[in-house]
Amino acid sequence: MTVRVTGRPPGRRKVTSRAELEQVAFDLFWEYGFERTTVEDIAFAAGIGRRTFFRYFPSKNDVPWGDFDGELDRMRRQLRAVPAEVPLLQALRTAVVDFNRIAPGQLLAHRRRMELILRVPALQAHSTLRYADWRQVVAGFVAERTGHPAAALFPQSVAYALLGAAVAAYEQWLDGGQDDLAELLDRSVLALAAAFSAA
Amino acid sequence: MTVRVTGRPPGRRKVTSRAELEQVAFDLFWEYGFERTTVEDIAFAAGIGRRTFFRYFPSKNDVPWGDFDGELDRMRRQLRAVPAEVPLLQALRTAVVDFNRIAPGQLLAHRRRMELILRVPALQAHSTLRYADWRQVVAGFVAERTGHPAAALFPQSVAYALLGAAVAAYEQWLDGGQDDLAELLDRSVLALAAAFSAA
DNA sequence: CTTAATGTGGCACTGAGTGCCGAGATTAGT
DNA sequence: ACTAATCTCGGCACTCAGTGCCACATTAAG
Repeated sequence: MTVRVTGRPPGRRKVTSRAELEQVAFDLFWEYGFERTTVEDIAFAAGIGRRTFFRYFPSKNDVPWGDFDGELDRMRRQLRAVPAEVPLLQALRTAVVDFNRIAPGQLLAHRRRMELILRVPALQAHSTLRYADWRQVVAGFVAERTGHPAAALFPQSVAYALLGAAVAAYEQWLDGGQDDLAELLDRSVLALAAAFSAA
Repeated sequence: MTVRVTGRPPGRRKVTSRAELEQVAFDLFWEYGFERTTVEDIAFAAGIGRRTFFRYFPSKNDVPWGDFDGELDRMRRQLRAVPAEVPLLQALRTAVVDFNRIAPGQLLAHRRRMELILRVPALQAHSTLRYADWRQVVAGFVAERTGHPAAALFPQSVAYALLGAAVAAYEQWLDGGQDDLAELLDRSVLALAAAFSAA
């Protein structure tokens, strides 16, 4: 077996990238709305064939998600780095807040992205499928901490609840009453603590 | 203006009902799977036109939901009937458990229904849209109790979390390790209490 | 019988997503 | 160079969900 050192792989080069395609699509979504932008519109604007679009994104619904899998990796690493002394709840609070820390320059883009994901019905529905992976990251961490299997009720329940808190916070953020996303996320998790502590 | 006392409205009678159509569809889903059953298949099996199917259900995804809106009304009434002395958390626990109390004769049907809703990706995605109403019922109750607006962070966050707990419990139930749905639901809510109480 | 109200379902269309396949592009090896 | 191997591209044709339009059927009431 030959080891490839520097070389690019053989074969025709990709004609575009997910990021570029995403940018083109976002512009169209912003101008005409998600529903009224067809895949053909996006492909045409990007100068590729409709068929090729589906080689970059499995569906139109996946466009707003950017490199979500990469973000999940980041979150996994961050969670692994949390010292064992940190209590579970605090670790989760920090994780949610950190995961959603956005560079100031990308705030507007992120807001638009989340507006699509959480407000367009088709995308709102689709989000459940993408967020499943997020939940599994959280459930895995909780499982590690508590000794439960990741698929057990406790980790799953906590993961679902935490996701819920995060989404609720995002919706407030999008509604515009409060600009500080990090604070909203934190308050949302603390709201659960308040509501569910009187066992 | 004439008051209609007993009479049926004029016009052609409906040729079937949601319930009957649902039954026909369920049989097909069970035999061939949800994805491989087309709307045309259902319509044909029910002896109606494809176009007519969409007068009974807004989408194929809505078939498994039965009379969910009616169920929500029931839940609303139950929550309204909860005495003010009952603490919030306990009221929510009871509400979730009661809402999902199924007559023994319909257990199998309910299981299959939930298997569809929670395991078929398209339906899992769609569930987010249907469960939004459920969340609003819960949020409304929490808002009433706490004096927050229903759209505020606290009620929304609690509603999201409670839904999450319920879904997590259902997944365990479907996985089959534990048959007692009510107990799973209760334990799931208590899991949140345990995880989020260490504020 | 006429009228008004209501349900039915065929037709044609849009748009997402997919399998197939030939054509284009690029690298490594001779 | 030439060739083989390896990718990517994108057209074509197809399936299926969902929708607007519209003619037609059915029924209660005057």
